[in-house]
Amino acid sequence: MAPRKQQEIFDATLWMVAEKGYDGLTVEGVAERSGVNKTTIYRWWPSKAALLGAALVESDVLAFEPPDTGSFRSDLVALVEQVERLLTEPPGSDIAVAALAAAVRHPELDARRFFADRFARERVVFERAVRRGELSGSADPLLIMDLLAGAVWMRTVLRGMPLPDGFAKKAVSALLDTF
Amino acid sequence: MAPRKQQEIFDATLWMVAEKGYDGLTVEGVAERSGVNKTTIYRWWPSKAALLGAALVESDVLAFEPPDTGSFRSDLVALVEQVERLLTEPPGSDIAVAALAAAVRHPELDARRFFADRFARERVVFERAVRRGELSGSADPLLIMDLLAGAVWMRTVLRGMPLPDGFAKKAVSALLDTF
Amino acid sequence: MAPRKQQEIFDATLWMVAEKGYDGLTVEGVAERSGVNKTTIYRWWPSKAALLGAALVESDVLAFEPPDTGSFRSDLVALVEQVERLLTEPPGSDIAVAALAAAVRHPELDARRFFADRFARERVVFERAVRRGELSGSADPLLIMDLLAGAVWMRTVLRGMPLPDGFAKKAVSALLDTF
Amino acid sequence: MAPRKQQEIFDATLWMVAEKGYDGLTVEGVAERSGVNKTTIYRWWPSKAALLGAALVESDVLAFEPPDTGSFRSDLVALVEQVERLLTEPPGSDIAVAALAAAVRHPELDARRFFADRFARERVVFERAVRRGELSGSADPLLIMDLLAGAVWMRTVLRGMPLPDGFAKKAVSALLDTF
DNA sequence: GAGTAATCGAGACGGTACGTCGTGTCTTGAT
DNA sequence: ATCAAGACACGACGTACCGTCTCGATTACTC
Repeated sequence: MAPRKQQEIFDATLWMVAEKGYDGLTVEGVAERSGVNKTTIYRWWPSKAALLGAALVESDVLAFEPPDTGSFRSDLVALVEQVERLLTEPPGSDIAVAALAAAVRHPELDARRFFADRFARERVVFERAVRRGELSGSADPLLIMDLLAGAVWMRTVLRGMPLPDGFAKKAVSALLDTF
Repeated sequence: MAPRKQQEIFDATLWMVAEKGYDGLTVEGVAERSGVNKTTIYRWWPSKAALLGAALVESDVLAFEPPDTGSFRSDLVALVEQVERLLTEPPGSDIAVAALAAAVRHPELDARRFFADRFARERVVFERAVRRGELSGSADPLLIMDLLAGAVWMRTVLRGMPLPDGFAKKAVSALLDTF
Repeated sequence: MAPRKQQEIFDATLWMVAEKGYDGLTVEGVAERSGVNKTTIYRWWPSKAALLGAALVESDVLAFEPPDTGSFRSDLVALVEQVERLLTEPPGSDIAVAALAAAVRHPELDARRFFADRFARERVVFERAVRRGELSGSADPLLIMDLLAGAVWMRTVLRGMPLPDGFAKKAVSALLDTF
Repeated sequence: MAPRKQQEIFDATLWMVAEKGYDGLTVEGVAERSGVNKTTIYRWWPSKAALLGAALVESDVLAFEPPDTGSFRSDLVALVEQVERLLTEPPGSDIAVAALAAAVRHPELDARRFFADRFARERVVFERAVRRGELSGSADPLLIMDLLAGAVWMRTVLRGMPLPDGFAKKAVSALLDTF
């Protein structure tokens, strides 16, 4: 089941969070902007966070296609670059940063689901690498992704610093090569 | 200059973020709990974020001592474990997670300063390692810390997953050893 | 359109002006006393003055019936006595005095309307007198009412003095008889 | 005893009540405008109303010289015209209207004193008239003044109407001549 | 094509907190 | 002795959204 103007509602939601941040996102605003009554929104989503969560999942702002470049190393670089893009290029970045930072305090927003989905698709890169013999079967893909993606989050979102050129390559190299 | 009951105000503030999260933190609540009038708080801090920022700086929840175990590897493990502790052990963790997640959305809160301070102190571990010949002078300490600390943030805060035993050791190993 | 508890709101409003005067009348107080939320009051009336104005119009504190005693002189005396009563007998007097004094400062409250309404009804006394030949058609009813009613206002409200017995009769006599 | 900058304080008070009305008059504003600390004002006058009262008494806005034209009738006309001027000509009118209307709810403002002072000086007109044989000794001067001055108040302040030309003369005539 | 659910718009409402303004009190230190 | 400076508790302001509710009015599916 879905409200008749679901698409308009999601659009308004994403536009609003991108424009004014998570705190500036209001159900009332979304209702007005999407030509829907506030009640209708509450009929379908229990909270602002849930609404945003649904909008994010349904939207393609966070869409993501795992790379398949032929080599494990360059696949990894591509993965990191995708995270970079997500966190830095507007409007996706505003949405991602605002929404996911907010997710911390709002389990309903279900950041978990987003990250789990994403990891499920990133995983194939590792499976291919194992199949190709580029990676030991005992390697821990989740750990590797946490290290790499986490580095991008740290640098951009938490430290609020710009990413230097070649960050992805350097990060992957720090992992795969010996110091 | 400082309000007469600054300490009570800060205590109430930190207690309240820990208890109810950043969104549940209200100036009115802090005022009531600290036996101070709302106006007094507004006289000194322009916003909720600024108040929390000041309370954090003044508190020791985020205090941190860089390890010196004798070897680079175990220093790194210790550093990671400190991040783990910060993000998982109450009551600090509630405050840290709430505050830092909030900081992302509120520049006035200035998460940058916290992370910069922290890195300045983490850096000595790398300098010692270089001096001891355990680490090449061309290594990038900031990148390494971003990878390691970022992994902890990813796993605990963003993925909302518990940290497995030996996470710190595994993370450091993934970095320092070849796959 | 009207709020569901309009009557309670008006009652609370009038009670509060009578009790504490115009300055002591607060929207918050009215809200509490009428079991309504503050926002509801603001939804319907833009200001304290507007609220009081509406409450007055709806109430019968200021209600008034023109006398018809048979003679012009005693009609006039009766009119003056009605003004006396309005300005001195509780609880109406508290409301009337507070409200009308407030009206002077707050055009939205529109004292003009009250006085114009009242005069329109007082006028019939003069018309009857002219018809009966007791009063010249060239007499100025508004001026006469201003002199008489104004005297009561002066004495009671502005001078803050009690009205002596027979005040109405003396005032009318001062007007109609030669010195 | 008097504060050192009493004159500045009174000036600021009168200017402010003329400019913004009684409600817009604030002790804080007066303090700022007169270059005095709020505390100083409270040291000398217990309330806003008392301050305004003192300022009015001390000022010459309400100053008043009883006429002495030679005849009772024209003295009366002159008296009424003085009331007219007080209530209609700025800036005195703003002050008078705002302040005296406010006096209703604020006995401390002591409108009584103002009216009593004024009447004491108006009285001489009546005494002269009695001495000259123009007025019976049994006439009630207070009643006459209440009728005349009250009419001006009614018309201008309460009815909010402009005074027609010759109002004073007509009012006096209504009183002194038979209909 | 009519009947019956599901869905919706409109908007009033109680409620919490906001951030601001003015009140009147108080303490400290300077003149 | 008088004052400026300014912190403070307090009460109220008027506003913004929250999430809930009732009431018709539309839809749109089903028979």
